[in-house]
Amino acid sequence: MARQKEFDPDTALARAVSVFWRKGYEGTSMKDLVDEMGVHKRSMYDTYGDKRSLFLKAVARYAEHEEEAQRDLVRHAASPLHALRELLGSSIHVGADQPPGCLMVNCATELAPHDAQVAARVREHFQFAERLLTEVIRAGQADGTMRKAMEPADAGRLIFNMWLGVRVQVRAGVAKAQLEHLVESAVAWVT
Amino acid sequence: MARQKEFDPDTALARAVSVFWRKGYEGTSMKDLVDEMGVHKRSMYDTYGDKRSLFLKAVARYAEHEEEAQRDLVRHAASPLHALRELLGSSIHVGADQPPGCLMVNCATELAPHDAQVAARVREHFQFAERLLTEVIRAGQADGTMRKAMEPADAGRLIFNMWLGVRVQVRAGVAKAQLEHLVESAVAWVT
DNA sequence: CCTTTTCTACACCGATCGTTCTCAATTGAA
DNA sequence: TTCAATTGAGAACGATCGGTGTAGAAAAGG
Repeated sequence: MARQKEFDPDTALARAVSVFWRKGYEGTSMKDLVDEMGVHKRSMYDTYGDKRSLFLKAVARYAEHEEEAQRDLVRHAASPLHALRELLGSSIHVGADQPPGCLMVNCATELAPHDAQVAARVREHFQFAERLLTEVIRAGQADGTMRKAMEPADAGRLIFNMWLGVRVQVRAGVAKAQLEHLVESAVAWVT
Repeated sequence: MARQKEFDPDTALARAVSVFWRKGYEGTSMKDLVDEMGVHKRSMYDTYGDKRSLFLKAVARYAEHEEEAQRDLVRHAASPLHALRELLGSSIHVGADQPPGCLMVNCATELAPHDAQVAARVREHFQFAERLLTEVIRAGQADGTMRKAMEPADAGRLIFNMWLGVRVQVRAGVAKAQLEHLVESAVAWVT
């Protein structure tokens, strides 16, 4: 039929995620995307549509990957307690290649109030993490490593809410040691 | 000397706060500001400097007012427990005139990673609230209404972190009732 | 080979960006 | 009253914004 693409759409989309994550939606120009994705402007419009469409695809990719990573982390954790610690810690100990904070939290603060579609995806992502944490705590209570002073659902909501706070503080540049201590306090509270 | 201003610089600055709070820094154009502040473009540059300078002044005004309001709220609260509840609740129960969420949290996610000046002010504001909460908890432990299971400083950090989470969720459009329940769980935990 | 499709490259679109300039009107101090 | 200063209204600046139109190169199927 015809010529094939000279770039991998998913790899390029991963680069777009990184750009939006660092600079935000309004702070990112199409030129920024072209430069960092290594894809020609015309090919971008042909492949992803306009800026907003590309952003939504980037957000979807981020959310899916993040949710899968969280699920895997819990699955392979040595125990519910380890899972809890590692989930919260994953927002603090990020590689130098990864921007600080969380793209979904950035979406919540920048776009959610005036973009229903983004807001809905953000809340879906939040609910996913909340439920995952609830399950982890339920398992921890079952194996006796966590206190049963609170309903798993309530504790899950509380811990998830703290996780959001951690992501904000990471983005704000608060010292890692301080946040590690914070996470330890949170973990100590459920045990 | 000369003619006097026909607008109140502080009132106009308060309007600028509202605009930046709703739309973010990059999402706000000078036209937006002119329209909503009711001040001529030329007068804006003469009075506040360029966009970034105006933004910094707006952030400073917001932070100062917010900190004063929090201090007053604690001062006039019926008890440390009431103070705690009202502080967290103040992020949930906002008037229709006030944008959802918190300008400083928005600053943290949008600008802090690449604007050291903003980041510093954000962390200062965060520390203020953290210390205020610590004092409230210390007082609550002293009068016997709060458990002494944790150091006031640690509990303060934990509660403050949850407060950040609440502000993110408010911005994301999570239902008020859910957040009220969350705050009640947090309060119940320290008592 | 030829045809057909889709790629990349690049110029170009009108609109808007932040910012500055001009200019007349207005005001308070000398 | 005269002068100096600063206001508000609006035009205009170059740069960049998001988005397209055009054209030729490249690659697959026949």
